[in-house]
Amino acid sequence: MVTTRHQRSTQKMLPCSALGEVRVDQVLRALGEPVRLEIVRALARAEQPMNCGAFGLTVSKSTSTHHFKVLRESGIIAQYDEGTARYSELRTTELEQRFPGLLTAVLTAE
Amino acid sequence: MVTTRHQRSTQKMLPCSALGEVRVDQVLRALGEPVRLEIVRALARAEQPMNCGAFGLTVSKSTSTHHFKVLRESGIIAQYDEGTARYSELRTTELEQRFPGLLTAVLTAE
DNA sequence: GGCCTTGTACGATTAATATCGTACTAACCG
DNA sequence: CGGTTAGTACGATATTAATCGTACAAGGCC
Repeated sequence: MVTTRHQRSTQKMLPCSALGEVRVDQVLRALGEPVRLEIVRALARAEQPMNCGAFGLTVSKSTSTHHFKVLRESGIIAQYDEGTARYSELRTTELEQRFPGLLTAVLTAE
Repeated sequence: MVTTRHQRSTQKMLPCSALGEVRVDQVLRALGEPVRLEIVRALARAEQPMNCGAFGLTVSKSTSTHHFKVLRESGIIAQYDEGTARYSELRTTELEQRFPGLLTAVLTAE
């Protein structure tokens, strides 16, 4: 069974932007970068949280960290720590509520 | 009656990217810039071609030219010349075909 | 022709972003 | 404790992108 966000609330959730404060151009900018789009697509395929190392990105660790941070600050993903790993998940529901159809359209594309 | 694209085909259409060759991240990047998003929104509201001067942009002429070029090269707008004016229009249909729901979602946002 | 309008082209500058390496922290395992 | 794992933080660099000013081109008008 997949752990839900609520169950994790006692754990180390990292601060992520309230989606109400995020503008759409910020989200588009965040998604308009190949590495970050790859991350988002992988999360969508997985349908469950993934730890940062599991993406098989071809960039350095520090560059990965940077991209995850951009995604988190633009409200696209949430992250929490578990042991030495940091897990990321798509904020699918919140995104859909704030920008209806956007994530679906981006994931559908091509 | 609104002039269609076909009727203008004998005029000076500028080369714009074939949408088949445009990747979604390029489109997202193009839309993720406030001035360009403003242009796209104005075109959507107008529902007809607008000349570049009609947008009331607060940037210089050369900067405008740059942004229109980015939008054109990413397949989002088409442009044609008429007299001394250059008109832009959204490639609504082609965009919808290539990236279903994307433009609508972006225009709906907020 | 001269002049205004509309917009481009080019080059320079500045600002933003992507990238990396190194040093570091925290959790776990022996 | 020391070593390993997973990832961050910081500082540097390199690349990309936004911005502008000036010079230019083409159409329309007198």
